[in-house]
Amino acid sequence: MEAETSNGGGIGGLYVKVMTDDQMELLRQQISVYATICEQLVEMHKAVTTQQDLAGLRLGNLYCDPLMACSGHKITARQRWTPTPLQLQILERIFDEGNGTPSKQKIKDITIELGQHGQISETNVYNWFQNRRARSKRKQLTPAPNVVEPEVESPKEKKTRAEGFQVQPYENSSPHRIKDMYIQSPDIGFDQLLGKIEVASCYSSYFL
Amino acid sequence: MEAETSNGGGIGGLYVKVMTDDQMELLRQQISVYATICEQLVEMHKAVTTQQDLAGLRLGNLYCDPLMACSGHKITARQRWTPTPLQLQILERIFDEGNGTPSKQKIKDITIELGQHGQISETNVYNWFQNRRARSKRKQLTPAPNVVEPEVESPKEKKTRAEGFQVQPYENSSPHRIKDMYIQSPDIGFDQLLGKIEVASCYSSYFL
DNA sequence: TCTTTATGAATGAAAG
DNA sequence: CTTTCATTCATAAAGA
Repeated sequence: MEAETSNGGGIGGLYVKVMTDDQMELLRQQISVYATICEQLVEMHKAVTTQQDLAGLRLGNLYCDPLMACSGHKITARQRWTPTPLQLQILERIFDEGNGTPSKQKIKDITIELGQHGQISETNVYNWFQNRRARSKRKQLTPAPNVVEPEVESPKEKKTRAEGFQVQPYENSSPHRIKDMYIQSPDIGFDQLLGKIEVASCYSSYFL
Repeated sequence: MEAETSNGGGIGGLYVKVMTDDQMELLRQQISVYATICEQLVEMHKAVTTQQDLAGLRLGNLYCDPLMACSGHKITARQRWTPTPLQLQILERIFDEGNGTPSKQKIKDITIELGQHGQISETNVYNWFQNRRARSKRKQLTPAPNVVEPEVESPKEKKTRAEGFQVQPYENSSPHRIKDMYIQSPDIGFDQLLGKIEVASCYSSYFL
C-alpha cells in the first residue's frame, strides 16, 4: 500500500496521506457496501434461524461461545479483566459524558450496571477510568508536533485538512468513536446480533 | 494504489485530499470493523446451516471459497513503525547509558534527534524503551526458572493464522465498478452476498 | 509459499 | 493523578 506519503520527510516533518477525490469516494462506497452487506447478512441469518435453537449461541458465558472458535483459544482463566465489547461501549459512553471524576458512588453504580454484561469489579471500573483519563490526556499532547519544516516545503498551505471527512455508513455514527459503530444500528435484531459478533471477534485489537 | 507523492493540493490541476495518519487509521478501522462483522456473520450462518450442502460454495472452483477468502485474512493492515538501523543504533546507545527512565522531556529530545533519520513519534520512542526494559528484564529471569510447566494444555492445534493478506486488488478494476457491489434486493442469496463480501474485501485491502 | 520469531503497540493493574 | 510494569496481541521480518 503506497498511500503513505512523507511530506517534507525532513525533521519533524508532517506526514500525511494524500488521496484523490476518486479514491476518497471509493472509500466511502466501500464502507457503505459493507454496511449494507452486514444488514442483509443479519436479516438472512435471522430468517434462517427463526425456527432454530442456536444452541451454542445462547451460552451465558461469553467466552465459551462457539462463535469464538476462530479466535478464542484462551478459554482458560484469564488473569486480568478484559471488558466485553458491551461493557466497553458503556464505559466509553459514560466517559464521553464528560463527568470527569467518577465519584465513589458513581463507580458502584457503573459496576453494577456493567455486571449485567460480564464479571467486573469496582476496581476494574476505577482503573479503567484512571487509565482512560491518563491516556486520553497523553494522546492530546502528543499530536502537537508543532510542525516546523526547516525544509523548503513549498508554500502550499496544509490545505484541506480533510474537512469533508465524513464516511459514516450510518448518519448517527460518530467519526471519532469506532466503538459506536457496533451499536449505532437502527435495527433492533441487528444490534443484538452484533453483541455476539463482537464477542466472537478477536476483541482487544479492534477496540482501542 | 500509487499515491501522489506530491502533497501539493492543487498543483497542476491535481485535486487531492490530504489526510492525517489518524484519519487514515480511522478509515482503516471502520472498514476493518465491517469486514470483521461480515466475517463473523458468515461464520454464524455456517454454524446454523451445517446440515446444508452449502452447494454454492464448492471448493472445486479455482477461485478461493468466498468464505475462506473472506474469513482467512483480516483487513487489519495496521502500519507500524520500524526503526531504521540508525535509529536503532542511537536508541540502543541511549539505553545502554543506563539512564533508566527517559523522562518526558528526554523522550522529546530523542524523538527530535531520531526524526532526522526517519519518521518517528514520541510514542514510538516511549514504546521502544518500554519494551526494551521489559524484555531486557525478562531475558534475565527466564534462564533460571526451569520449572517444567505441567501444562496439560491440550494438543492445541496451531491456530493456523491465515495471514494471507496479500490480497491483490483488482488491478484492472476501475472505481466505477464498485457500484456493482451495491445490493439492490434484500432477498439476495447467501452465496451471492459472500461473493460481494469477497469483492469488498479486496477493495479494502486496496486501501489499507 | 507457510511457519516462526522478533518486536511495536495496547492496556489492565499497580506503584509513586 | 502520573508513571511504570506485566501481559498480550498483531505484524514485519526472517526462516524453512
